[in-house]
Amino acid sequence: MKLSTKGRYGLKAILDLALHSAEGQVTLYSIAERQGLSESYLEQLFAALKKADLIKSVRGPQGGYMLADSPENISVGDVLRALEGSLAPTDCVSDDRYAGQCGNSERCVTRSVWEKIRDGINNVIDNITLQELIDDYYRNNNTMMIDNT
Amino acid sequence: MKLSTKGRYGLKAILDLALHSAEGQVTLYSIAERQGLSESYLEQLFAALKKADLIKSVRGPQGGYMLADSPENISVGDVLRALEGSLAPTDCVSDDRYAGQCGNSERCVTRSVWEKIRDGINNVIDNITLQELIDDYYRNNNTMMIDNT
DNA sequence: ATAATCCCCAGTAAATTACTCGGGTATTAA
DNA sequence: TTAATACCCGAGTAATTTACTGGGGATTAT
Repeated sequence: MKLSTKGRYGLKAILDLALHSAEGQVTLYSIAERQGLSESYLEQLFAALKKADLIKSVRGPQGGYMLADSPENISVGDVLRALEGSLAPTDCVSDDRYAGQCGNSERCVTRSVWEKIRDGINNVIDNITLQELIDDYYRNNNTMMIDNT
Repeated sequence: MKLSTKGRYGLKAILDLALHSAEGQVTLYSIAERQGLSESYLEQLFAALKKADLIKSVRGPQGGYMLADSPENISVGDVLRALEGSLAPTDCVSDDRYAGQCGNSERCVTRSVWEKIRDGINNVIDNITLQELIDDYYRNNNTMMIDNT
């Protein structure tokens, strides 16, 4: 039940993007440098974020990435789901396409447990916006994670 | 962010145990048969449940397992943590010993996100008891999962 | 034209998962 | 006393997933 590096690095990276997007596009290279992440791995993550319409990109020199919407309209849930797929504890309560559904759909006792866990997680992550993380960052003079454990 | 088969099979199995423990011990063999699980794999799961003092065992013929306490005193959280370890989304907010702590302990922006997810999950699973699952089972004429997807 | 930048796909080493297997040891019915 | 039943325990392993790396191509400012 752990998030993968996709979710962890990806949230760090999009927050870094948000923090540096005041003056135009931000390059992957600069995000990778600041956050200590591999640029080529970030490419994969940003491809997923772009596919989910959370970021936009400009190609060519002076190009880079920017948020597709204002930070208060992007939730942590949007980001994590784009990177990790459905944050359900089992496939049988996942809303992903192609996730396995068990033959027992409606009358399974443990299924209701998994549904409650799923809803608990989504309730948390859908109610935190990037703007709130930005505010936290400035308010508490916070940093982001130093190491990538 | 998926539960492993340990958590999924284990919760099924201990619920089966609870449902059949009216008249004394329940053998692993019978649980494995009813739930379509491997007996030797179940041995591993029950070793973990026993180590966490959730079940007791009696050896020899007519032996088997029983709950260590009444079902209303055993939560889904107890079971899942015994089998999966801490249900935290990252090691940095896990309460497991030996889980990696990031150098940045207090001032990390994303860490607060992981803490909220962790607390959301635990709040759900600590407030569902085995007794409630037993009640669900009888009230709705429920079954357990047929297949083990 | 050149170089900076995003884009895309394929491959792969490491880690984790999901088991199986083979031998124990305790208990008890006969 | 013996044999059957069941829990106990640790090692091994195939399959899957994760966490990347690398190579080449498209786009565009200068």
